[in-house]
Amino acid sequence: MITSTVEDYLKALFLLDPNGEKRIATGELAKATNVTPGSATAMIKTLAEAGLVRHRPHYGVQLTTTGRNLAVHVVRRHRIVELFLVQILGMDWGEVHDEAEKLEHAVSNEVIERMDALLGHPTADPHGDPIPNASGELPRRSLTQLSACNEGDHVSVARIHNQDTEFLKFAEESGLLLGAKITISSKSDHADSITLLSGEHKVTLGLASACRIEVEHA
Amino acid sequence: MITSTVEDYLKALFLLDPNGEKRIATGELAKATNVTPGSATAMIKTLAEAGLVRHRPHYGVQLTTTGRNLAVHVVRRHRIVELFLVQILGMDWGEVHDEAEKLEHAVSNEVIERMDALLGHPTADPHGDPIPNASGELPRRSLTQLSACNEGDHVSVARIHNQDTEFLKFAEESGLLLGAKITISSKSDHADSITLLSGEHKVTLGLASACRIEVEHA
DNA sequence: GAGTTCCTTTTGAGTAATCAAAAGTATAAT
DNA sequence: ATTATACTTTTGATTACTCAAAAGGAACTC
Repeated sequence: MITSTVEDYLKALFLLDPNGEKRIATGELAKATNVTPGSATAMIKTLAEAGLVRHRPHYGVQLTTTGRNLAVHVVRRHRIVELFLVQILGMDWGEVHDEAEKLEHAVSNEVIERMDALLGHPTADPHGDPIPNASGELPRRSLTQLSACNEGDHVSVARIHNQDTEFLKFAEESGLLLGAKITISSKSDHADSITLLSGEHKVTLGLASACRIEVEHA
Repeated sequence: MITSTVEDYLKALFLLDPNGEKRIATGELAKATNVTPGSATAMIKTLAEAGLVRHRPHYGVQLTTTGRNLAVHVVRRHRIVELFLVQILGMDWGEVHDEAEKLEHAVSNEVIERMDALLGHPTADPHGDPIPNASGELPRRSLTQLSACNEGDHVSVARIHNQDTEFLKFAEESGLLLGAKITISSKSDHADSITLLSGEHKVTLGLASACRIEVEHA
């Protein structure tokens, strides 16, 4: 049986490499799942025996097709639940991540499909993360990292990779909600920062943070 | 930390004795939680050490105030989730029990309170089971077992104790939905059965089943 | 090519739960 | 009062995880 722990490891592998092109180091997986490296090694062995990952010692680990398929459905459940919590229950986008982290292992397919229908078959969650469809396909959008934008660009906020409650609160207060139309007013690689206008807000971000925000050109 | 297994045992004890007046036998608890008697004994020991139950070997077990309080909130979560699945997601009342069985351990207080508000602070779930309020108090209704009704009584269906999907399907098809107005057309203690009229349906039930249906006198 | 460093794996031990089967206790029956 | 029955408890083993710390492997430096 697939335990919720196994689901968490699979999900972590998927999020570390959504396209299945890299090999993931044990330590990387351990960090993503908040366990010690030894625990990750043990779990990798279990996953490999179950045919959910491929593993070569001291080299790396990668999801198999079966593993990826399971993972993508965990992600689907997570993101639909998140959107549901925001749209139907009116929760704050900053607090739904942790909640969804638990619910993703408890909701049945039936419930997810009903939520999906109620929400109108959405393609992105409250942070702009794409929601895989029932067959496990990810919708594709061509987004740009905010950090890669140039002075004068007019773009709209499409995705925020940081799940940290505090960062999301800051983003909200700075008018960087999903869909917000912004203009890049200046960018300096030397100062490692980018300044933008969002409505009447003038915000300056370090490029490290700007990397975690993706935008869509108008 | 209170694991979901512990929650299940506490809930079982609460449901076996909602008023905290009986002592529960180990075997009874084992049956209710679907484990072997030995497992129940082991868990009782754990619960007693955590101060959640009182236990005297070979005598019986009973929830403490702390234990009962935890249990009643698990029941609250379960019933609100059930009602939510039926009312908001449009699921069938026969299939929500198993779903809620998993979700009751995963939903936070925050989510429950939001569901509760969305549902208009309901006092009963889709089977007529009372929903404890946020302080853990059970709403009181004076209901009668259908098996105790007499020929000619006009009553309405208020609660169905059987969580079995098949039985609920049968009840639904027989017009025994919550709130349905029925008339007792005959009752025979010898034949161990009761016959009633629900709209155009004429239904005969064994008294064993009739015990599990509670009604309200008009 | 030897050494150092960094990462991974192994080892040993612990927790929370489970079961099957042996051993023990209380009640009821003769 | 002894015995039988019925239930409860104990025992020993298993599963699915976890961690800390020891041991091992790969790669970079000099």
